[in-house]
Amino acid sequence: MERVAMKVGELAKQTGVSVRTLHYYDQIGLLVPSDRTQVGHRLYTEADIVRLQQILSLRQLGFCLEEIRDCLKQPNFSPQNAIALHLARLKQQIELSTRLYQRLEAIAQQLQTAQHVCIEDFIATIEDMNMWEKYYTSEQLEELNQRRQTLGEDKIRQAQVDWENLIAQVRIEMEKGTDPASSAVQALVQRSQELIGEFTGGNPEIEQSLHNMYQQEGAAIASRGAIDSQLWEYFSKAMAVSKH
Amino acid sequence: MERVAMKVGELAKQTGVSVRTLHYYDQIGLLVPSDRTQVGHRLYTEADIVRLQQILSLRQLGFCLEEIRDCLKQPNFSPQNAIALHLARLKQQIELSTRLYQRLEAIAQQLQTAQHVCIEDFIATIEDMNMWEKYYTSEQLEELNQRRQTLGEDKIRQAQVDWENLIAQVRIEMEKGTDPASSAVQALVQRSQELIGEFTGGNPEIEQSLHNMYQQEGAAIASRGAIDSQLWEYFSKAMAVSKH
DNA sequence: TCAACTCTGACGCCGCGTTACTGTCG
DNA sequence: ACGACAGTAACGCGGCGTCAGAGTTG
Repeated sequence: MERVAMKVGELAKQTGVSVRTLHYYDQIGLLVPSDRTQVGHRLYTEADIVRLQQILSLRQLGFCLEEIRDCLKQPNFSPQNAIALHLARLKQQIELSTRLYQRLEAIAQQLQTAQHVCIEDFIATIEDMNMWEKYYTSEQLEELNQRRQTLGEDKIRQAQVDWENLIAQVRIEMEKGTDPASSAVQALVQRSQELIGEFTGGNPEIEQSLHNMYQQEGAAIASRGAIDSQLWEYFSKAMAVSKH
Repeated sequence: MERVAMKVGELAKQTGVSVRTLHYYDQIGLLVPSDRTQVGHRLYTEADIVRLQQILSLRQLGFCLEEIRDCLKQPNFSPQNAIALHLARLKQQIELSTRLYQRLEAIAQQLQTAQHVCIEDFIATIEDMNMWEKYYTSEQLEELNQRRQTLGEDKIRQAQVDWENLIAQVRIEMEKGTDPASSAVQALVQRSQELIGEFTGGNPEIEQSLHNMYQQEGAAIASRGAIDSQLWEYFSKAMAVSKH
């Protein structure tokens, strides 16, 4: 055990890092071997090995090499600041990734219910979610998701069909030129209120968010093209009468 | 609204991406403008804008540009595989980051209790945790953490002091040449069992893990230098007598 | 002499940011 | 003629992997 120094290859084998990495650490001044042979081969002493272990430990925690170098420069003060900073970054990254994951999961779920999925639908779904996240708080989205799950796929699909039927009927009345205040149209308004109530679950904040979305984005976008501006105008009149 | 095409700057303003990015997307063939002016200025049509929106949507989900290009190449089939793959990667990354976060948090906590923290201590703490994660399952670590929190800082510190005292007393007996089977030493063994029991919380699996750690790593490393091999041998004899 | 090591130097990755210099439009 | 645009070309980042070519060691 009187080995005083070792060359790169041996150190690489013992520690599991690559020779290239050791070269690189030398190059950037992170781990400069204490000695060289006469022809220039790197010789690492025990102290170097210790330092390498320290480097690997810090690297494992996700610090970048520059941070590690700075850490090891101060011999008697551990960088509590660096840790706090790193913690904050990690937290942020985790939150971001988690949100991404949830979104992707939701999208995957949505796409499973559909049969023919072209990219347009796919993108539309994404932009749809973007819009939703703009108007609903994460708690509200969570609540909506909860209700979705408790309701089940069939109910959801049924609700979608109901909506389509309702919109189709309104369109027919509009094209017939029926007065928005007529009892036929008012019945449809009544029906829409029921469907909306089913969606919001009676939560007035969610209803408010839904309202904001339609106001800001316009009905055409918010309804994914199901309601054009003309139809929206007609239906808005009918709703105004209803409120009055 | 008869604008048929726009130049880079305008598109950049409208979509919020940088001109450089648009150049880059052109360069790698991700978004090649449909037209150019006679002098070579890029002209983006409506279709290009749509494609850019799609690109941005997919990018938002964390796909790399090559994946996006592949996605947009298939017009009638959404890459469910890509989503699944991406989900898996994200999940893995989140798990990794979360573990890192927990580790860093624990380290920060440990360092707070100490007053003078040099890098050696810091690194030692890290390698300490590495060792622990090698021998304890995540559930066991969680359990230990739980008990730590319920006990509180003062109790923990008291336990550490107790251990130090105990070890010091054993060392004294060893140096005096006391028989390990003597009642004085046996009393210390008894006391150590109590302290271990306090640590393990009576969980035999945790006790087993602790045992494995001392066996595999050696007492000097497992105890962070508090117990050298000579002392460990002496104390082992005493424990053997006790079991018998 | 031959294989297995060592050295230095350079390019490649990903997604652009950032100059630097030249040309065009109004 | 001037300023705000447009173009291309190039380097830089981080942390190495991966050659290439030349020298050393046993």
